[in-house]
Amino acid sequence: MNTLATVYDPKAVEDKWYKYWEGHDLFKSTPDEREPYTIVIPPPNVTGVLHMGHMLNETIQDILVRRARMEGKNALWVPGTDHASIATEAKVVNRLAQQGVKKTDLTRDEFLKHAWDWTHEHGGIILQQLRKVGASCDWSRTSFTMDEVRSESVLKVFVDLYNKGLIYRGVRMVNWDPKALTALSDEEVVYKEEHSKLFYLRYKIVGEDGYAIVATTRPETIMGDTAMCINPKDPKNQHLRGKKVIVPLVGREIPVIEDEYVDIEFGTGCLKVTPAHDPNDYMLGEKYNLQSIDIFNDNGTLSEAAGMYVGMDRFDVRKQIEKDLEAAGLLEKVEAYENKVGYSERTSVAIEPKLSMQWFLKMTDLVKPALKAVMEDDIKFYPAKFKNTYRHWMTDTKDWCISRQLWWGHRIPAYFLPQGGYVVAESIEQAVELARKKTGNAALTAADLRQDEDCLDTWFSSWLWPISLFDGINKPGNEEMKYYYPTTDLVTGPDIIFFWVARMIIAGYEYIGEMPFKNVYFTGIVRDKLGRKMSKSLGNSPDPLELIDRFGADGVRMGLMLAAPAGNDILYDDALCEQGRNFNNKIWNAFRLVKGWEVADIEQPEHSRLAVEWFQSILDNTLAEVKDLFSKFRLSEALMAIYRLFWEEFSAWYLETIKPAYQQPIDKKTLEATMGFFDSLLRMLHPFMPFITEELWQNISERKDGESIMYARMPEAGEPNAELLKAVAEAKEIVTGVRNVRKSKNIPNKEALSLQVMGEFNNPCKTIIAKLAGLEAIESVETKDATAASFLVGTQEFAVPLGNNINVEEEIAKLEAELKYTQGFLASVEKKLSNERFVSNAPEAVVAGERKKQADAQSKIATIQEALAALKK
RNA sequence: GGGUGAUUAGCUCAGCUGGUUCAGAGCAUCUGCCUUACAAGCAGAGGGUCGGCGGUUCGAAUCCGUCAUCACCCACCA
Repeated sequence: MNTLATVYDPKAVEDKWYKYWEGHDLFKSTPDEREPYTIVIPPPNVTGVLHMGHMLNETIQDILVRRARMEGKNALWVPGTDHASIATEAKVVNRLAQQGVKKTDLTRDEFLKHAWDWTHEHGGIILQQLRKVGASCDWSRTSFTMDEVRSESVLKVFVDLYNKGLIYRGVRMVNWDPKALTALSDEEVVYKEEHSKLFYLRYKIVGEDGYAIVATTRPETIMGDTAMCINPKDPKNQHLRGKKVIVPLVGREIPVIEDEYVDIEFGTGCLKVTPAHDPNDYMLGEKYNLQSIDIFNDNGTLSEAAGMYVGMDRFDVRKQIEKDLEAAGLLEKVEAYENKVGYSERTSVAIEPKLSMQWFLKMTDLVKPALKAVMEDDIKFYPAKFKNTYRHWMTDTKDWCISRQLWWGHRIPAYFLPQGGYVVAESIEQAVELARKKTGNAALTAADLRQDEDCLDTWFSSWLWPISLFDGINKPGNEEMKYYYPTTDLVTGPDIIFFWVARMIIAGYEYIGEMPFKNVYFTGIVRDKLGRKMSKSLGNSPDPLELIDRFGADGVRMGLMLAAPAGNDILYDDALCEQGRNFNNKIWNAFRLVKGWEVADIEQPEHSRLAVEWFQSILDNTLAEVKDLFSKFRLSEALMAIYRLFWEEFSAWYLETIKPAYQQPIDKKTLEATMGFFDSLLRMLHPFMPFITEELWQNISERKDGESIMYARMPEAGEPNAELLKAVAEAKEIVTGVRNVRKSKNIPNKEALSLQVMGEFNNPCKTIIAKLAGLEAIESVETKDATAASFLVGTQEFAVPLGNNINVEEEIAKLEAELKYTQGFLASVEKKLSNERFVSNAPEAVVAGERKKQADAQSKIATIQEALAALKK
């Protein structure tokens, strides 16, 4: 009777519809008179591949943008990728190394050629993968942080900030990555708790026999010691005042200085000062004008300046020097010690604090409007708890180290002059011009200038993303900027709140004078079901594409969304996707059922008429609920509401009610209403499950080429019929009551029963009850059959006559248990009501509620007692 | 060392400014069904003294205090 398979096969439809959408330009957006809705993608690394975090994040964005589209907005989702300076460079360096080529053997241009090759080879993979997910991005706008428009924007902004005096160059203690050989920003350093050792070293006091003992975790830095520091208030170290001590093994005499910075309680209260290799020591060095000896090479090996262990790796030296100190009798003791060590976020090697010349952006003033916007909810965070995190960071923001000693990135547009000094300009031509002006030497040419070798931090381009995507830096106030900016929602992980979110807000206010987005939705982290982060080494990270292959894109999308309230980590389990897949199958089969009916010119049965009216009401309710949930970004709850609407209300109750008997036709009115409901349900589901909904929507009726559910309007909620909803709720309870009787007595569904109602029965849904419970009659009676099984709904008793199938003992026991329970309940209500303070203090409505409970309980008790009396006769 | 958030059925979570529901959902579990849309299913059922203690209140999962456990963020104690 119908040709659809009994199991839904996503593979057969997903690619088809994606091509259809793309082929008909359905993702495209250009400014028009409609209200805009805009999302810019958090650009994934250009050479990255899709992981579960992306899967979650992109699904959420797609849901939002698809829903907006169906609300009639001009919805745009701009895709793109990030050049990911340090990460990509590291990958290229690795590949070259495998081919036996060292980066240092190549010129900058040669290296960049390799990097671009790599980018073209691997770039775009992730964009293809996004299509499998169903992402409705406007691909014609695909951008890259290093494409022409974005690069120009970056240079322009750098020059502008420099001219405003916000960018400066200077020697500072920075986080040095000895593997990538570059400086990092503070945000790129990850601290890890570690079991290490605390070494107590003996520094001989000059002119005395004794030693001063210094506790340190880094004995390999003693070659850089240029002072020892004590706290002037430390009673136990007073004897060291004004003395000199000798650095162990090194033999150098260094002064003992005094500063209250030193913690008296830590170790012995003596601190070794190594200004070149510790931020605090650097501070002391500046304060007391100490010599600074940089004992490390850039790659973390010991330099000539160390004078010992030259060329050895810092960690090897630590092991070796322990032995050597021991042998020289200069090691007092070694204790186990817990401390935190900073690691490079990208290369995972221990950071080395290093003095070096870098470019910085002053943050103090830039941060102010950005902080205000979030604290005052001009920009809303979901969930709001991240406002605290944001405020914390934004109130004490250190200057941003924006230079990196890398080649893959935007090269810093600073040009050094032959006679010293430099100019900052957007192009070499401008630089020459500036240089001539600055030096008064009109003969200067480009060849005389030497551009800074460093490139910019990746985030220095991504912070402009919502602006640069619309070319708002190069062409301020252009049409697209006016229309799309500020964008609407940003969806991202809380791990990049400082790296990216905060800085975009800063750039937005600095360059456009306006927020970059109105709402930020923070997703959680996808973990495995044991709560562990997904990682390659644990092998607990499923490949999203493989999951899509197994469960269908819609199934995976739904699985993730079911478990993902904003900001909550999601514990991934295949069972989630299974649930998603099962739901797809449910929808598919409901469609098969409806599609298989024959229509006939027959009267609409009463139960169908009622069911149609009832389902319309519950649909209206859910539409309103879902709309509200979306406005609060409670997407998983919205999905759950639709899920239950479809499965429980529509499939289990509505369809079962209107379903004609086997091979019987359905009336036209009911069928049309049902198709209408199906259409509405598909629309509600489409943002979550785009493929199956398109497939079925196209099947509901003939569609024109290019027509799509993507642009079908989201139904508006009407006014529900509250009374009917209540009546059906009661009807369901009665049906369940009868089904329970059937089950406990083992009465098959086919065997018709009749139902007796004690007293008047006003529920309008008798026909529905009769159909669903398999009843041939419902009658009001004064006294029920002696051999009936009874149950209560509310305060009313219902009975199913069973002939001699009844077990009187059992019935009595059941009723007595219920009686006892109800009496207990009544007692507690009455206790409350007899408390005068409750009656006088509680609001009237609450007291009235309690009175109602009391009356209901009393009437219920009476009903039960009558029933018992009848049974015991 | 600071800060933030969490602790509600076996699991994942709702429960808004205390009271119309003697605590809700999904999944899982148990029981009975291969009933001609769907066993990736149908019908039914069980399951929590809302982390502990104390307080405010006529009344607290909901407010306050405290303790415990967990998670995350920030911080230059070598």
